[in-house]
Amino acid sequence: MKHIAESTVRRLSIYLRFLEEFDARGQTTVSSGELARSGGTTSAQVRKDLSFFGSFGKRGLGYSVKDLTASIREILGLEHPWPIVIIGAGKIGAALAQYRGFTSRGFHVVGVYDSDPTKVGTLLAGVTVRSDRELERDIAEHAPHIAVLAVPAEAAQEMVDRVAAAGIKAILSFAPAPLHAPEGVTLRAVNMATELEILAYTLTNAE
Amino acid sequence: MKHIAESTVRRLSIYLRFLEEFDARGQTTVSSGELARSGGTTSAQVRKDLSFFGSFGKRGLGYSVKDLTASIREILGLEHPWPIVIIGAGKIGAALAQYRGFTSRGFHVVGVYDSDPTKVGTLLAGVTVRSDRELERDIAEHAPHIAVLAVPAEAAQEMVDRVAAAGIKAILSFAPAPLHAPEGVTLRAVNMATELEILAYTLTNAE
DNA sequence: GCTACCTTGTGAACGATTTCACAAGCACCC
DNA sequence: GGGTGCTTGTGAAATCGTTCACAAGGTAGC
Repeated sequence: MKHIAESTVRRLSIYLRFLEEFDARGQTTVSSGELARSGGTTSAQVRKDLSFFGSFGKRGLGYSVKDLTASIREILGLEHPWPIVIIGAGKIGAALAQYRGFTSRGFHVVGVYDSDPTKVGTLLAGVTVRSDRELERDIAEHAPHIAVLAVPAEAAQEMVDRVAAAGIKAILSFAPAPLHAPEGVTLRAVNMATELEILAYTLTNAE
Repeated sequence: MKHIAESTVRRLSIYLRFLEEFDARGQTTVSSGELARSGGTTSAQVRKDLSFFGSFGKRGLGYSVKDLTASIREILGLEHPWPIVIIGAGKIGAALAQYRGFTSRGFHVVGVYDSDPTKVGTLLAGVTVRSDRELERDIAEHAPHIAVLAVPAEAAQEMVDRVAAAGIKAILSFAPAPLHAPEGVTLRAVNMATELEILAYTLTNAE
């Protein structure tokens, strides 16, 4: 398959959200224009995004909400659940563990880890926090593919290396530190300070 | 000033982080190549990014770490502190209120708000949670420019409208809902589920 | 079955961003 | 002071992503 831009994948995820809304409202069919208006883009963009993966609509009619939902879920790889582990049981880790947006989309938290002995053993959103010493063994056993990092900046790179060595294939980091993932491991970093700084720039340089 | 791409501003924020690291290590001078290697980009990209704003380096030598740090801080508008308010004192709001990445960069939490009476009056990272009914009055009085939204999806759009009407100029939303900001208000949305879905796509379609 | 109408799918044009490549400038050494 | 080596700053080229515009294909009505 030709390489697909990240912006396209991001929009697919957004379309999926709207399709679920349309479905909940009982709408059975949707046009690229409707989808575009909800998602703040253009109808041509919607059609182009979808065209990379096939043709899902009926000319003159639009897209079947149910069929397109299923198709996008399949494109994104969401037909089967994804076990994830959360590393770090601090405030952010705890917030993520109980975040409904994850579980509702097929991401199941199968483990939460922390190095702080006072946190180990406590219950977080139905999962017992385990010691980070169990990490390697557990990953080997349950083979989760995705790790979510919510550890302090200082510990982040070491954790990336550890989970990567243990077999994790993708990492979503919330640590405020620039990280480098080994070959073959995908890393995405959400840096909340950077987001605020972009806003600060926009406010400062608004015309 | 010519329009600057968001990707450029995002990278400036990243360079700033590395510059602070270099400074902490006592390095006084840095080349575009070094900065690029740390930040996962190319030296040409670094130079091009900076060239939009002026010329900060010395040929043959590189950039003064201190001077470039100051210049980027000024470009981003970080020479003065930014008061921010956090809306929503749930798990995510609480995590954000105590997040050190914010305060260390000059973003000061001046208020946390919630509509739940059992949360109002509790202490969060040194700030007392206030009722959302005080929101308009407080914003008028203290004029924070940025609001961080950590409310449920259902309440998010209404909150965007309220804080915008009250005078907020930029919003960073963590609500898992697509939002629309009124004219003149900048809105950035971080959707953690979307980030995971991009990872799922990558894993599913890895070659 | 024919017509009118609507919406998709997509090549081509456009615009934006990144990469390339090199002249210009500066420091250091002899 | 002239030569050497290194790094910046920047037009030009290449690449990537978005928008345009329209032919093709389908529905619905008569």
